[in-house]
Amino acid sequence: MTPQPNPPDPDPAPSARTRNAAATREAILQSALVAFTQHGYNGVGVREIARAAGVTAMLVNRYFGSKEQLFAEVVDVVFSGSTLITDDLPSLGRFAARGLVASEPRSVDGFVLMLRSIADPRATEILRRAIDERQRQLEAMLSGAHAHERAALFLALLLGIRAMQHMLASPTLAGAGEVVTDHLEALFDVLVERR
Amino acid sequence: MTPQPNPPDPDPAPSARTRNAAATREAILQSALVAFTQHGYNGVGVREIARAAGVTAMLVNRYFGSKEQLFAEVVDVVFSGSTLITDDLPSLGRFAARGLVASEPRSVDGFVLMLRSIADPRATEILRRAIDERQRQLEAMLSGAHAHERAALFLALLLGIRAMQHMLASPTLAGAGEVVTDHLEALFDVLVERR
DNA sequence: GTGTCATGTCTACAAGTGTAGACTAGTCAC
DNA sequence: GTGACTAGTCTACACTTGTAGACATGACAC
Repeated sequence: MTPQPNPPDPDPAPSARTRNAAATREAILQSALVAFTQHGYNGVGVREIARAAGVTAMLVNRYFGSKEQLFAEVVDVVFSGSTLITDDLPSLGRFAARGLVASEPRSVDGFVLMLRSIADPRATEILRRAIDERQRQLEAMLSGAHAHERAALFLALLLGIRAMQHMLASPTLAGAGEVVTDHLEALFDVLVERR
Repeated sequence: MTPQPNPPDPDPAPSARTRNAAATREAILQSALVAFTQHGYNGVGVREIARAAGVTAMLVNRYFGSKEQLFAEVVDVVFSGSTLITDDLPSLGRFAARGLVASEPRSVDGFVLMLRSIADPRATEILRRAIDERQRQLEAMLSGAHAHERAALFLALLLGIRAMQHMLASPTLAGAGEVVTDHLEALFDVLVERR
């Protein structure tokens, strides 16, 4: 006569996926990706991530070792995708400018993830490696004098815009139009065309 | 025979200041200013802030109401000081560029405080008001077309540079020299001189 | 059917959080 | 000296955090 003696479990656990390791791991990763992007490394707990994935908190550590390692894998995944940088040098500035203003708020973006998690030292260490690689990649494209410095400034500009847009929810830059795009392109072009 | 029966108190508590409300309040505020700037709103606890000020955690709430209100007052104080913006329009870009690269890592800066605390929703709400005011002030100076957008982009650039310098500890922009200063000035001038 | 192992859950712990209330003690007026 | 008020402390609570270990359970080979 004890079917569910304890109702304090507000966790429906979809359970559509039963005993599928790969799918479960992927579900946790996706859940973590969204959660970390929205609330930052410190702003979300493993229980919350697990619940959104339909599993228990312990499975997170089982599959990823620790919260920190999970975060590192999330960072890897996010920065594998295209983040506002194209291979075509002449249109680099235009691409970044349009990408910045065109993105809807819901999208997961590497720079937003970065900014939201930048307070925690462990997260920062992981993020530093990711941005370093991004900088090297950009530096190789921006050939010419002071490519190193210009690449760093390019990334700084990307980060700053994202900070104003998502973190501080600037109405000016969040729902931006032609004017902002044009100014942004001008800024990026200073760094791209500089020689 | 019980001079100090309990040595588990690792809190020397300077106590040079005895029963001075104003000085204690100021000490807590300064301690919070440094702590919040270094570790962010979520990265530091009231006990830690209090200990650095030589008092007990409860005094923080006694003087400031709550951690959140303490943070709000810290933000007010920091953004009252000069933060990389001058009243002289022609040298605005030069001033910001030089200020950014000249600052030593130990200094308390409003934009660093902002970036470190940007993850917490309560802190963000407070910071949003601060940056909004800063933007209005800047917008009034940058007269001409699209002053609103140019001001927002100006602040975004400041934030981005600070993010790369302090948070991600970019060696390129942290210990920066003439090259970075020149590029930065060129970027700011795009926003200042644009008409 | 049955054994076996990976997959997933439950309970628990130790640490840390912000804060409330009761308490102690210093300082100033008289 | 002494009373009174304020500056400061102590203990405690309710909560959340990441994680460890023991336990349950589903799926597949034979």
